[in-house]
Amino acid sequence: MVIKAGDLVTKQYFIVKGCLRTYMPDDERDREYIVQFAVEEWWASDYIAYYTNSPATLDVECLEDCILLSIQKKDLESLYLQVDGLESFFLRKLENAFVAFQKRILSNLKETAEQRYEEFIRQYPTIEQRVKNFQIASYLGITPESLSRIRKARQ
Amino acid sequence: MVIKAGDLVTKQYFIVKGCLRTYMPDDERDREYIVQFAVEEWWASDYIAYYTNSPATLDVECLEDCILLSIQKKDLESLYLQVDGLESFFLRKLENAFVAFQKRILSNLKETAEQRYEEFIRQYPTIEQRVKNFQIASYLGITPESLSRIRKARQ
DNA sequence: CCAAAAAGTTGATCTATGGTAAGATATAGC
DNA sequence: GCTATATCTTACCATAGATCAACTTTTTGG
Repeated sequence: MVIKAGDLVTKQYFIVKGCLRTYMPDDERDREYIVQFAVEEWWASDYIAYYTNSPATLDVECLEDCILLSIQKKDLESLYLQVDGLESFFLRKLENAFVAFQKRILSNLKETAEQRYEEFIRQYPTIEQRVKNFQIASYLGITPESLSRIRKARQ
Repeated sequence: MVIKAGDLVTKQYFIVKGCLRTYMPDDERDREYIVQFAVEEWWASDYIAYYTNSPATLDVECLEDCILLSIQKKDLESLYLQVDGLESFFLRKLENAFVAFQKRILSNLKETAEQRYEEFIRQYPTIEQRVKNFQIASYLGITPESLSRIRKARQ
């Protein structure tokens, strides 16, 4: 477990090796809502907590043995001043994440669970191999039972 | 109409006065999916098109008489080099938008339509006054009929 | 290898929300 | 102010996906 809900989040993590998930635990309903998966070359954190300096509401958890690099927000900010183009690099990274989130919001508005599942395996074929179906269901916002039925209907 | 699907998007817009909506038109199903509303002091554009230099997939439309300021992406980028702290300012703006989108994804995963409506009027009380109910329904991902039923049940 | 636990599947039923159509209000243009 | 149009509401029925419970398959740890 890299980040646990309630933690103060001062770091973000670069994934050298492995696969992680970021999710909101909901103890009351005994459920979890997966915000994203992350694999090699991606960055992960609870970015709400990281950007707003508030306690984490999300857990970040390794789904496999992982090698991670971490950087303190403070250190990154002072690096921005020293390394030319670094801030632009992170701006670009954030733009990409923003675009991905907006697409996901649209896909939730427009598409059925089946279409979103098709889109998921089209867009993240390697991730689909590496994570459990019930985790994909959680990412898509449906139950494992529903995903199972969708998968059956597809064959 | 500020941006129309298919346009090349090279500008973003600052709202001095008025209210806009950004939405994906779906002619086939004769529907629209509202990505966001924007009011005074906010910025608007089709940011997917703007960041990825691809043709717009979204419409941006004024819902009232508006006063807008626009800036070319190119000009903004050269201003980044001239005005100290400007890039950080836009990075911060993007962080906030990112956080808002992530919260919306989580709320779609966790909450019922009624809870999302409550959250919407709590978070955007002024916007609720300024836009039509069927547009709020579109933003929430439900039909106007469902929203009407939710509103009735609340009283 | 084998037992236990975890994950996935299936069936029966339930519920939130959608679709359609009609009627009721509100808004805008003359 | 009055008509036309847009918006909102209501009723009835349909459907996607949820829930619950049982069962099967896969994975894991000893």
